[in-house]
Amino acid sequence: MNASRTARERVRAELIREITDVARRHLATEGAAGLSLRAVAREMGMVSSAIYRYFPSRDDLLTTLIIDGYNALGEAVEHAEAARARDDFTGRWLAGCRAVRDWALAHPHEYALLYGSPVPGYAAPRDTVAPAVRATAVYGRIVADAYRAGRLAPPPIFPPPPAVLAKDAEAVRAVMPGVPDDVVARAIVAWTSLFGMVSFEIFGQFDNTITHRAELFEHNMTCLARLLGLPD
Amino acid sequence: MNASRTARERVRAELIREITDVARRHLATEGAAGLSLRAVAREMGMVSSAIYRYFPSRDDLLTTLIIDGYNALGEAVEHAEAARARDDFTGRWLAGCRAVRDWALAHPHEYALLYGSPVPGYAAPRDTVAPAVRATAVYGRIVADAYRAGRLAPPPIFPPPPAVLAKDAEAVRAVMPGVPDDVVARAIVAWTSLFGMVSFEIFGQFDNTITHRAELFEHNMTCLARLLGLPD
DNA sequence: TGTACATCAGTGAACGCGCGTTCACTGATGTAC
DNA sequence: TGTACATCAGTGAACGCGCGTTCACTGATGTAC
Repeated sequence: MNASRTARERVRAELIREITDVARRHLATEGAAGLSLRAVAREMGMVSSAIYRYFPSRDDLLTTLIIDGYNALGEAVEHAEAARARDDFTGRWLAGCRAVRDWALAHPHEYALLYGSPVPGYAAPRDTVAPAVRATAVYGRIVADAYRAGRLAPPPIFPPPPAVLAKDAEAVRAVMPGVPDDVVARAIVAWTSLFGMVSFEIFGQFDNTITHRAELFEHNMTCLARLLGLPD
Repeated sequence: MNASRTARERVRAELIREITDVARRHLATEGAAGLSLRAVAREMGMVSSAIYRYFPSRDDLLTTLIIDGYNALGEAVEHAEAARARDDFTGRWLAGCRAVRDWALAHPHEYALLYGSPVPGYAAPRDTVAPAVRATAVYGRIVADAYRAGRLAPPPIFPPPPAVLAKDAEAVRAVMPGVPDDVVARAIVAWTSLFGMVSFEIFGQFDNTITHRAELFEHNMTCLARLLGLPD
């Protein structure tokens, strides 16, 4: 009855997991545009049409990969950040940054899927929004916590943001409650810079130039911490 | 003789230009992975094999597009920067930043080709290296000029770079002669941040969050100028 | 100036491949009485 | 506990498509004497 129904459903869930695993591996060798249902089916020893019992279309498989990717990255960031003392704000920031970089290095094609060029012809559905925010939310909490604790003292060398940005700052404050506009603006600089740095490394912009990438990353993230106003 | 030879060659050059133009337009609708020689030939009213008179393979066409892209971006940055007074270092930096963003907004798929996820199965040949450096070289000149003029005073809030980065700094100094290591390191932060910012905007990371993108960009680039140590 | 030859552009057919998706079907697994 | 029926997983063939690249070819355009 219920037990047997769940038995069937368990097999089903297991197969869905296996399909996404194979697809993820294909992503890593062929890229998002080259991800093919037929190739996945072939590797699973299934006929290509059998995949349609589990995913209604190729785009749905892609969506699942994207959601899984955001969740994996978010989880990695959450774990790394959680291991630091709550009042070690700089440590929390650096741990989060390293988690992003490490995850990207370990899963370059998934990173490309999330933060690289959009896949042509694919439009991400709403389901991807919530997982996408996970990593950002961790980051926002660090900034907000530091600010609330009075440990965030942005150096006065940075100009105040123009008034027109107040609306956008309001939206960003969803993950960063209670933080003033100028800090929000600088938080965006730091956050985008982190991904700029990781993307340059993952996408090959540092090839033939930068060799000590971990050290450069560490240094840059420390500079960004100062820009944010985090303590030494 | 020579006149007629150049006549034929002129037609040839014109056709090469036309093919790349069509290819560029296809890039903008299908993305790099979807760029197809057959589609280009079709649009040109040619049979697909005729393209091979002009490009030995699809990858060569891609390479041409990449080189053209880097050159177009480099030229845009050069022009924008050249329009500023030589001693207006902050203005030169901001003009260069805006040129990058404007070009990327006008040519999002070409930008993706240059700074987005690598095209699977495509390896960029050496010919792309020199054009790729063009925009960076402009930027390096600004930093070096400002430093030489004594107008670059990095605020002391940033930590010194670790010694191990000296070798990499040496390589970067090829476009930034005479600049000390700590400034080189921060220059890399600013440069990667610029592209992080542009990539976030072009690749859709700001969707549903940031609406005043030009203003945010302006503010962030100004913050980065301060991080570099450029004057107000 | 005219003729014989070489070069080049473009054709059309073919090779061999892969793709997403649909559909009627066979069996096996579960459900209800 | 046994039987009739419903649900679901997976098959295999097919549709219609597009791709990069090769190759022998026809004509036109240029070159050399």
